Amino acid sequence: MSEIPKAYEPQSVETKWYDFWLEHQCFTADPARVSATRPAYSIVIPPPNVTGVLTMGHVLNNTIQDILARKARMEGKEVLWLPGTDHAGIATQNVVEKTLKKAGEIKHRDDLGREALVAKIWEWKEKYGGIILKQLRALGASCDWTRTRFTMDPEYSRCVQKVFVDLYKKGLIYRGKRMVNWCPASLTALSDEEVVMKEQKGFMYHFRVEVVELPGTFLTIATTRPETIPADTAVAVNPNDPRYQHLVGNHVYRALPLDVPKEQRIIPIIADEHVTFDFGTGVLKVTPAHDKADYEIGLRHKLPVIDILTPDGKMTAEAGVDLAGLDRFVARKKAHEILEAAGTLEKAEPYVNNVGFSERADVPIEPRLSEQWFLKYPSVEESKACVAQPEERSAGLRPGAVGEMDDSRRIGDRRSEMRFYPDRWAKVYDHWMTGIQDWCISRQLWWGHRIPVWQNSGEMSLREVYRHLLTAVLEADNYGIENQAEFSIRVDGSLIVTDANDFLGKIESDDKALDVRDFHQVTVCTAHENAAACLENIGFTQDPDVLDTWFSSWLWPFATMGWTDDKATDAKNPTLKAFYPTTDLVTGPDIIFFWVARMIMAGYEYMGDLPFRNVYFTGIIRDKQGRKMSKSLGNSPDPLDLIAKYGADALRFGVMRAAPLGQDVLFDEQSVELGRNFCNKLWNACRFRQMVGTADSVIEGEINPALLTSDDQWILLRLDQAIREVTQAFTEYKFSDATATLYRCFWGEYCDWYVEASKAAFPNAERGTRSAEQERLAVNKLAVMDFVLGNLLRLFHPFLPFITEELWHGMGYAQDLPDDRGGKTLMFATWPKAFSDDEKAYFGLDETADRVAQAKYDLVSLGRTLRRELKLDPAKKLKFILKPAGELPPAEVEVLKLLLNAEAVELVAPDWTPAKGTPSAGNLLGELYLPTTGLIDFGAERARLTKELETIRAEIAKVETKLANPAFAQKVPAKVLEEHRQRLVDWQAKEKQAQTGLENLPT
RNA sequence: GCGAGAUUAGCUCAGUGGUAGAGCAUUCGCUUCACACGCGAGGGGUCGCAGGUUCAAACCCUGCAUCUCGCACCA
Repeated sequence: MSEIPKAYEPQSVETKWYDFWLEHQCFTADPARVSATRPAYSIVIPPPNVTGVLTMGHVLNNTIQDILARKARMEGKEVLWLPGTDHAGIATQNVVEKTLKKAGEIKHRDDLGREALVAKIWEWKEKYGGIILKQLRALGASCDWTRTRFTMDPEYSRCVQKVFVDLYKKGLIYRGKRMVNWCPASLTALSDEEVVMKEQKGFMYHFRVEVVELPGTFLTIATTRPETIPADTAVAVNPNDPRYQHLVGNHVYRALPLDVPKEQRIIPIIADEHVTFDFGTGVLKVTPAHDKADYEIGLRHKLPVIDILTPDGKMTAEAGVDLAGLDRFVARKKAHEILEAAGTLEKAEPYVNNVGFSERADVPIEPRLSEQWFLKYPSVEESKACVAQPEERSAGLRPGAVGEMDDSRRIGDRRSEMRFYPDRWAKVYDHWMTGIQDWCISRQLWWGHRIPVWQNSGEMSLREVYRHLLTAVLEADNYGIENQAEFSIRVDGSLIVTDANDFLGKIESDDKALDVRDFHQVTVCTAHENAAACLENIGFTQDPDVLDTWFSSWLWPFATMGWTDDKATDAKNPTLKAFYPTTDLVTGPDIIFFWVARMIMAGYEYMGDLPFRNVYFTGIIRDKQGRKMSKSLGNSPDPLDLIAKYGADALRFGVMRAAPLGQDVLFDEQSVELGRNFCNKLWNACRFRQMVGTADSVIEGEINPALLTSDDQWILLRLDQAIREVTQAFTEYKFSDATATLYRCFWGEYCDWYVEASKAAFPNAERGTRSAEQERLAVNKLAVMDFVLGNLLRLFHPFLPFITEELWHGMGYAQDLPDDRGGKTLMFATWPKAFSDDEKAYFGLDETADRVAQAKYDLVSLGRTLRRELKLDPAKKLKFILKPAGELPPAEVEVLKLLLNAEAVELVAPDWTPAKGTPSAGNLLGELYLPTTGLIDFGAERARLTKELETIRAEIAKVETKLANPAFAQKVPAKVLEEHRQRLVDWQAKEKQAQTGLENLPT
């Protein structure tokens, strides 16, 4: 730090050190370095959407991960922070399709066709897909970029296929015609988790239908969706409803469509428990094709299903001429008009109900009957049991700290091994796992992992299919026939072949069943490349659907580490061996079901072990009014702008300070400004150290305990306390607590008191030269400063990686350290340790030292207040008189003088009494007087002291009342009783001080 | 409807039985030789409401109110 700018300038420093770290491969994890003395620490990044750009949410999430990773490195762990992106099926395909449409290249994706569109998306991905990962570097993220993964990498895709085939073989994946959530905008099915309920204002329409068997008798039906009337196939009432019981078994004329003759619109009145008496009219129209509950009713009563909606949400011809071709919402209005015109509408009253929306496309979903692939979740029991519930934790049943390994861990062991922070999310997780529903995993998209299932239509016998496949597989040199997960074959849905061995056996046994053909549909599920090609050649067709993106992300913790599902290979995989299970996962609670829960299940199913030990759930970043950040509100600042303006460290520190565990973060640019100010303060504190360092003073000299002043002892104790607090905060993932401690220790203690007090020990123009003794004290003080600053820089490093690295080198602290212990980079310097008892004894650090310094600073504050209240000229150096309560070394008096900005502090004997009217203040260190001359305004000081006296007396009264209570003295623990007595004494002393001070004021 | 969380200074939050705290904001003063991205001194709180337990409650218990978030959902 030869040229030291007055203010810290982050820009050049940040790029310099990031490049340095990359160049020296500081982020690269090497499993070979893992040992008993160098444990592994790993995090996998929640893969951001490949179309994404950095948001404040990413800043929060990734800063936390970086802090954890950097802290772990300083603790001597081998750290893997594994980055990557996911392919985000719907989002990415949408982005590219839109771009192409905008450019006029296509009107519809069919114009390009599947292969060409997918090629375009890949092109787009190569060009823009890495943006967010680049942006993370600006933030300082210490990811191992050499291991960057993408969910559609070839190796990763293989993992997805293998898992699919395995689950298919196990019968957990099945295809079925079900009611699914259909997104009419994206034209695909969605899982339940991708549907959010939103309150919608609409109408409740009451309309009449006539009972066929009893002309003139009408039923009134209430519905919010009159446009679906043409799809009604029954009218249902509760079997116990006395109003309608007698009508069950009769029929009604369906109200729509009107262009169909009445006789063709007859539907039955059925009785079903699902119908509630008191909702609506107690009569329910049953639309099996367009409502989940109605579909169930339809199944129970074997009702026909009439589908009147196209995939994109338009009415079909079956809805009648009036509605056909209309959008579903237009059709609703139209249906209303038709009913009204026909005179069958009784009323339409405003009504608010909850409607399912596609989370991504933000349009109402349609329940739709379609063929989809479903997964019955594996390893549910273990997954449910492994997460510690809050009550277990408070009962002390859980093992301890972060990342702590427990060798007794066993699969199926009922002891929970994973902890959520905050733990209340464990309840949410448990609840979801309890009522878990099968997962709809197919998506009608082109971008993604295509479902590895092929079908024929029966032109070929099973035996022929076998022969072709066998040849294809034997030709493959890379995958042997013994690889059991490669095949699963079903005929008309029944599992015929479970794996390749089975397949061989069947062929050899000359099974007659193998010659079936014609109407038999052969379904082959395989992850084998050659087999896939072979199937294409012999006329099989691959399922057109792709898999839900989460079906690939749920494998993230091990698929990114080179997992193959070949037990022998995986057992030899050094990365998996060293880094799986990962230590921490940092993510948002909004994807607890989408991702976290599913990763846990995949972890147990495929690794036989949980995927991570601790899950930290961040809050949501909001603006300062508490609104979610959104593009449309324009309240979402660009993190890169903030970094350019304030520096990455400032952004990190500001965000971490504002982000308490488990709470949403109300973000305000002011907090980044505060971060910048903090960095600047740190910068200047180090500058000060450099400026007071004399030519002959060494950097980081030995501290001589004999030369420590009370200030030195005090700051060493404060540092010790800070180290304890920060370290503790880490074990609880309380990062905002850690920043608060660091803020207090560095700014409030080191800068405000220690540095200021130290100025008494260093020369300046006015004070002239020092004695040899003073010189020794000053040099020792430099050593203390270096010790404190060196420790603080290390404590700060996970939060402020750039500025601390710059100062670490600039101050020369890296000089004498071994390369792997901070010599090359602060990243690998050791994490500060609190003093042991021996060290405390060696430095003479005890409560007395602490109290003396503290009392000294208190007295300074009292003196400053006195001066201020008397409205004395702030520029004028005043003379103070001090009557010490005990021994007070000259060095201490020098400090008092400096901190009081006094011309002199004159010591007087215990029997000295001030002149009448001398303002005073005091504490256990002694009595401070401020002899005044000239015209002084004592009014303010009198008012202040009077008020203070009142407060003091109120406190005394409180304590006295307590102590006077016989029950108190009897029941209270001795320690508390003693505390109260001491408190009374303290308050009484203060009372006396204030009283004297008041009396001393001239009248 | 079920469940969870929140409610403490103007704002954002610490504080799980024993003297109500921090940062920011605010007021006032200061070109004090590291830093005005700074320094110093202040003001500001019946701890959401009502009961209860206790010698003692912001903290434990009960009820209520308001807000937020999950889950479920009746047309």
